[in-house]
This record gives sequence, C-alpha cells and structure tokens, in this order.
Amino acid sequence: MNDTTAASLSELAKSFDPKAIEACWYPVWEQAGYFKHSADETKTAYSIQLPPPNVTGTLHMGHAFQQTLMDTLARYHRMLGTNTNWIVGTDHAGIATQIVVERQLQAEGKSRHDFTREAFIERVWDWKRESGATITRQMRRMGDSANWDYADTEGERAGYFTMDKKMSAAVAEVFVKLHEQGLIYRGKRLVHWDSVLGTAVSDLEVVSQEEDGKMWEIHYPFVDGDINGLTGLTVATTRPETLLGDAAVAVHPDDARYQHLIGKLVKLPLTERSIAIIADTYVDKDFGTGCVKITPAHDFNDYQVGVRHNLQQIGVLTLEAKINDLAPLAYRGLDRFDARKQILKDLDAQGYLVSEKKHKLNVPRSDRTNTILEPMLTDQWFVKMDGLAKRGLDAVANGDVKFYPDHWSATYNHWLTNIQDWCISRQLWWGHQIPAWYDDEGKIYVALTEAEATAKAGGKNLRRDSDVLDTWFSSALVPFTTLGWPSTDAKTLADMKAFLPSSVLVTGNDIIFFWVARMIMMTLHFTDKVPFKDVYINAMVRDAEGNKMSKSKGNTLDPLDLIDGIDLDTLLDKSTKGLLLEAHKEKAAKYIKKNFPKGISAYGTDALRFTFTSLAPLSLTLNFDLSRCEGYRNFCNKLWNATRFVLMNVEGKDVGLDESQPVTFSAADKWIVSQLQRAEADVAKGFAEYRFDNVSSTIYKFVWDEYCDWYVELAKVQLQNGDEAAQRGTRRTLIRVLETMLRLAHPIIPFITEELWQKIAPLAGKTGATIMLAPYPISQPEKIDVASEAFINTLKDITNATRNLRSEMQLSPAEKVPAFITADIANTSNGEHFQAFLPYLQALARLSEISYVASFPDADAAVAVAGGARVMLKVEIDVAAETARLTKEINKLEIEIVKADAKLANPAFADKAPAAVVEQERVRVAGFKQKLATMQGQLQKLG
RNA sequence: GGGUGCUUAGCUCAGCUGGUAGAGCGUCGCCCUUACAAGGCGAAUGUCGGGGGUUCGAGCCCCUCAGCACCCACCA
Repeated sequence: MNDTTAASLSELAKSFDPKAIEACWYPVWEQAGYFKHSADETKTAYSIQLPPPNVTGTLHMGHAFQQTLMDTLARYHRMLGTNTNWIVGTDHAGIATQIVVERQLQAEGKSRHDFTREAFIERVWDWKRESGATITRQMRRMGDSANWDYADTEGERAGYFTMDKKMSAAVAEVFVKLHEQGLIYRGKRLVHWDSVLGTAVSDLEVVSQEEDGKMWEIHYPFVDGDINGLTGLTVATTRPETLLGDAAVAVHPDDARYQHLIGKLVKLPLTERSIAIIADTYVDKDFGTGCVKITPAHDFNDYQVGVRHNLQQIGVLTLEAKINDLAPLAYRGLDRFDARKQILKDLDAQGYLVSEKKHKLNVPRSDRTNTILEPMLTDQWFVKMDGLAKRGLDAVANGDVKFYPDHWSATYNHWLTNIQDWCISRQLWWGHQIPAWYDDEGKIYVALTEAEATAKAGGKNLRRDSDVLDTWFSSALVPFTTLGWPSTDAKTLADMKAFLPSSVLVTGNDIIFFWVARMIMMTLHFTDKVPFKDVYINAMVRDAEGNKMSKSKGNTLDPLDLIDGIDLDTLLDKSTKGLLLEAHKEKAAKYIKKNFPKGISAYGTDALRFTFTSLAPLSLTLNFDLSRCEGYRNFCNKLWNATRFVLMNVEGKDVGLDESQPVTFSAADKWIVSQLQRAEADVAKGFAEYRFDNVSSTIYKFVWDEYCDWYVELAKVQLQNGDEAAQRGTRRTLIRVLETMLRLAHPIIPFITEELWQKIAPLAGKTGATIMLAPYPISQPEKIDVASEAFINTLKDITNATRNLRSEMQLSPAEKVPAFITADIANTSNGEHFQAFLPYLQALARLSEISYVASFPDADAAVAVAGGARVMLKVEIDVAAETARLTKEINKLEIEIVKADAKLANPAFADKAPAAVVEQERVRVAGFKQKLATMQGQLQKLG
C-alpha cells in the first residue's frame, strides 16, 4: 500500500484536520494519472464538458458548487468502471478580459488606442499568462478530478484554452464552412451598440431595467398649413434627440382622427426637413396621441416600419454616441444627453414642446459596461438562425437532449422559437479575428488563411476584417472542437465516437441561451450528434438569506475561505478592497461583521462539497448556509473518529480475512449489512435522478444514524461478550462496512475517504492503490435480511422507550438500574431473540440487570411500551410526577384513538380505501389501545 | 403584457405514484459513559401562504387570491 498518507496508521489524529490530507492527496492522484481517460475503446464512456471559466478569473461559489456536482458525477462513474473523461478548459472571455486590461491601462493613464492592435493583444496575453493559473489552481483545491492533459496543447495541464492554436483553427474552419453554406452573412443592420466599448453586442447582452424617465410631447406642424382646423400632429417620445433622424410620422390606418392626413407632410422641428405621415398597424391608437415619430436608424420597431415603407435611414449619432454631421450644425459633436437638453430647450423656445411628463421606461443597458445601449446601424456579421434553431428544438422535443429539471425545456423552446439572427462580430481586439478579407472594392473573401483569401481574390491586395467573434461563438463549438475536430485522425475519430455526445452538461440557467442552445445547434450542424444527453441546470448560489451574492453587498463568499478559513480582519480587508464607493465599503463591512463576527473557520474541501451536494435542489436558488457547512465538517469528523474506533479495535487482531477460521454473525451484524444494501440502492437511485441531496442524506444517515449511533454501540457489546467466532464476525463486519461506506462516500468527500481508506482497505482485504479507482459499492438485494432488521428494530424500540423513561424520570445517565421486560413471545417468530437483547440493553439502555418476565410484578414503577414489549424500571418513583407523566401520555393516546376510531367507523373509508390502508389503520389503533391499557393499568397501581 | 419557480418548525431546506408532518442548525434538560464535547442521551416547536374544489382521505391533484424571486417581450 501507499506510504503517502498524511498520518501513519497508529497515529490517526484525535480529530479530523482537512488541511494536510488535502495537500497530500491531490498531487498524488494527479501525478499517478488517475484523472485521465482510458484509451480502451471497449469500455463504456462517461464524459462531462466543464463550462469553461474565464481564464483570468477566480473561483466563485457558483463554480465551486457546479464543479462539486460534476466531480461527484465523474468520480462516481469512474468507480463504476466507465471510461470517464471530464473535459476541462478555460475561456478567453473576449469582452470581460479586454475590459480588465483596458482598466489596467487606464490606471496607467493610457488607453488601448495608445497601442497598436498587436501590442495591445500582447498585453492581454501577458495578463492571461500572469493570472491564468489561478482558477485552475483553485479547481484543484476543490478536488476536481479533471482530465487536465486532455485537449491541452499548451502543456500547461489546464485543458484547452479557447484561443489556443488548435481551438482557433477550428473556429476559423466553422466560420468558413457556415459562410460557404450561406449561414453566415454580413450586412448593415440595426444592432445594440455599446458606445463605451465601441462595439456591437448581441441581444442577450442587453439588460433592461425599469428607470424613471420622462416623456415629452412635441408638435410637428403641417407643411401646407392648417387642415380642418388642425395645425399639425403631436407625437410623444422618451428620446427627443432622435427627432433629428425622424423619417416619418406614423398613425394607425384605421384611426378615424388621422385617416385623412395619411400622405400629407409635416415639418420636422429644428430641421429643414419635411416628413410624410404614413399608416402602419404598429401604432397603438389608444396610446398617447396615436401619432408616432419614426426614426428607422435609432429604434428597432421604427426600423421595421422603415423597411415596410421604404423610409430613409438617417443615423444621427457617431459610434461614440455624439451627434454626427447629418444633423443641423447647432447640435453636431454634442454628446447624446447634452444634445437632448439642448434640443428640448430649443423646441420649447420655438413653441414646439407641448408637454413634459414623468414616465417609467425600460432602459437597455450593456451587461458589461452598464452604459445605455444605442440601436446603431452598422455593418456586422450574423449567423442565420432559423434552420439551426429548428434542429435545436427537435433535439429536445424528441428527447435526444433532456433537461433536469424538465421545466427548463420550456424556457429553451420559447427562446429558440422566437430567435433572431445572431450578431457575432465585435469591434474588439481580444478574440478570434474574423477570417474575412476585403479588396479595394469592398468585395469579401472568406478563407482559412490570408494566402487562401488572396488566391481567391486573384492576387489582389486585401485588408483583413478587423472585428473579432463573440466569445460564445467559440464556446458553442467546444463539444466537438475539444475532441480534435476538424481533424480526421484516428484519435479524433475514436474520441468523437466515445465522448460525443457527452453524458451530462452541468450548468447554470443564466447561460441556457448563451451557451447550451448554441452548443446544441452548432454540434448538430457539424457532427449530426447532440452535444450531450442530459442537461442538469444547477441552482444559483445565494447567501443564507437568499440574496444574490454581490461584491458591493459584501455577502460574497470565497470558496477558498471556507476551505482554509479566514480571520475577521483579513476578510474585511479583502472584501472591501476592490470596492470603489465608500458606501459600498461600509455596507460590505457591516454585513461581514454581522454574519462572520469571528471570521470563518477552516471547514475543508470535503465539508464544503458535502454542503453543496446536500443543498443541491432542483430549484432556482441555493441559499448557502454556513451552519450547514459546519454540520458537514462535523460529519467528516464523525467518520474520522468512527475509523479511529474501528482501527483501535481491530488493529493487530484477526478480522476474518482467513476464511478457514470459524466466524459467526449476529443479528446486529446482519442488520447493518442489510441496511448498507438499502443505502447503496438509494444512493444509486439518487445519482440516476441527479438528486445529489438524496445521495448525501442517505450517506449521512447511514454513517451517522445507523453505523455510528447503533452498530458501533452494538459491536462494543459483541466484542466484550462474544466468543472468538462472534468477535471475529464483529470485527470483520465493522471493518468491511466501514470500508464500503468510504467508497460509497468518496465521490462527494474524496479527500477524507482516500486518507481513511488507505488504512482501512488492507484490513478489509481490499487491494488497490487508490479509492478513486476502487469499485463503487453496488447493492446486493440478497443480503437484505428482514428478520435481522425486525430484531434490531425491536431492540431499538425498547432501547428508545427505556431511554425516554430514564430521561423523564431524570435518572443520571451514569446510573444503571434494574428492569423487568415483558413481551408477547407468541407474536414473535423467535422467542430466544429476547434473551439475545439482554446484553445490548444493559449497555445501550444502561440497565444493571434485566429480568425477563411473562408479566410485571404488581408494583409502583415506571413503565414504557415499545411495540409488543413493555419495560418496567425498578426504581423509586415520585408518585405525583409519575402520575402526571402517565396522564399526559394517556391523554395523547386517547386523542389519537378517537381520531383513528372515527376514521375506521366511517363506512366510506372502509369501503373505498384500499384494504392495506384500512388494515394498517386497524393495526395502528390496536397498538394505541394496547399501550393505553398498560398505561391505565399502571396509573391505577399508583392510585 | 407573457412565462417559470417558490411560500412546510426560530433559520436553511426535504417530503417519493395523495394514506399517521421530517432533517440539519438553533433552543431547552441531563451527561467529559475509554471513537468523537466538532460528542452522547432525551425534549419542545408546525391551522404545510389565504380561500374554494375533487376525494373515504390533500403538504402533495384542480381552481382562485396574495406575497417573493427570476426569465422573456418592450407602447412611442
């Protein structure tokens, strides 16, 4: 066996200390190559694609949660014997990364425009190299059994990087193919424009918020003077500055008020232009004045109206969102908001401004910069979505891809049904530069390389398109590009066969559109396969009160702080450091002082992981509760100490490895083995349903409630009283069940289980270098022993009843007392079992001696009823207190009996309810009545 | 405006195809019983958001109302 364990067998520390164990095992696993997939094509494959985190980012709670689930699945399936491949990598995160580097430059008083494109990109690469290892180092702290070497072309043991050579080549290949197929096109369209970043963004990067604004009514006079007493039309707008680009005023074709005016001209205030009154059903007759100014170049709805009526598209803003040279001289060069003020002032002065009212409106802001987005008419590249979306919808409809929970498929369907073409070009520098070139006439040549493009152009001088692709374009391809696509070498083909589709995608609902849907569409298009079979949508991690974690609130938690612990001062310092606003700093500090007055203790990775799996619901949010984390740290300690107990008791002794030695198994031994089978079955069911919470609680309950609380206590009795063969059987059961428990729990708590398994496995007769590759426990139904379970259940009942009685009588736990026990032996299959209870009861219920009698002596004593058995403690009783206790108990019983009798007396119940349910109710009430009789009898004796 | 999820003990959450309301943490007793005080034993605590319906029977199914969270759309 391995000598790398953190502590040697004999010196297992008194309590669990995660730090040393974690530091020890991860490198061992990684260096031994346990995380790698197998080249054996005959093995069933199990693969997971990691949602690639930002290469320059740091691990947050969402990552930690998601990765815990993925790693748990990976470890589980690896132990089940599948060829497991957890494919990981990092994302170049175009906009996000470029913004960070631009901010760094800003701090130096520079902007990216002080650099050449090449020099700027080199700066970003520097930053990537500098910070790129942080997140993968943190992932290792989580215990992620990721296949770091797979798809790693840079030799950094970090998986793929979306901008490495291989991935970039695949991106170009996809672009060229889609262009050839007519699915990528370039065109002048209205797009959301971020004037701070100077780039287009996609629909998905727009966040709308309701904000307080104003609505103004503006009068547009008729060119030809009054018509039927009207001087002109009044339009309403929230964006008066766009008036400069108006191309028409629209009214509803059925609007009786304006029908006769359709086709007439109005004068556009502040300009020299006249515009027509047009009719379009887009206009809502009942909203405002029923007249709408139409600005095709600055509004998405107006754009559509403009197309229908062949209106001029007059853009009046520059890419910096200033008024451009198409506008009247007075406004040129003004910022859009300054222009608004000036225009309103001028309109008012010239008598065109009719009114100004407060108005709530939804303002589209940029996801990244929070600046108000401007619809801007620009040349962009688009992916045509309709055909791709159709296949994407089919894949979910026909079950090739299944969402867990299923309701997310409705969200997915809704988006794909209403999808718009995808704007994929970004006017940025960091990213995959679009493989398109232009000649002097502006003719486009799309090709994999410049040489190829030049050849296509007949040797003309070409200029490359300066735009880069949306980050999500390359992300959409990872299901197949990470496998080696478009290469057709043997390895790639084999991997495409084995790992595509992958088994499950674990991801957040926030990227169903950004990523999940696009992977499905692109992968289907290029490989005719779905990218994954299951999609598990994990909950969003919130703080304990259910609030979103945000830096400015100070309620973010760093998973590493939960693992390693952090003192209050360091935590305060760290949490307020990055905040710019003083108010935010105060808020954050207040939150931290209130919620973490003593900082955070070091819970270790295993406890954190157990917390995540236990809290993993199939709902929208996961409220992270630190006290739960502490509870699961305690669980780890429990497991640790149970192992210590077992080692102390079996070390150097025969544990039944030699099959020739006589060995006997008690009902308790058979019972715990039986319970183990049930736990194993429940765990398998939980995994199959992605019910990580059920998996965790099954393990928790088995380890703590059954093994530690009951079996270990029973085993102590057996080790003390049993003969050689019985002791051997006990030791053997102790060690084997423990060894199995460790394997059962390993996918969730990998570090502690490996550490303990190294010591336990040889004693249980198991070989193998690591628990990671040991077989996962499979339930063996033939080992379920109903008779032993019944035996222990009765033993538990009597023990519990006795403990309860002792506690109510305020007996000191140390004090052992004599007792009588009666039981209806006729109703039990095995009368001698009750004799077998005695030594256990003496220990567990702390009884000095037990007289087993057919009926109780006539005495003032405390009696408890447990199933078919009754216990009488032979101690002095306080008659008044005992009377009160019995009366209370009797009252409770009577209420239950009245309820149950009424139910049984209802003919409708007896007739319509299933026989089993009626029978169950009868048995229940009979039990109550028997217990009641005993209690009443006892009460009389006291009287 | 459309959609989704949620509402169960003081807190964070389970509750399977409808059949005696559960866990962890916290609280309250009693215990340093030689694996574990990060522990042991015991206890208390719920009109399952409100109302209505279906049913012999509803936390669970249906309708309705209210509150919370999120997503989509965007009437100028």
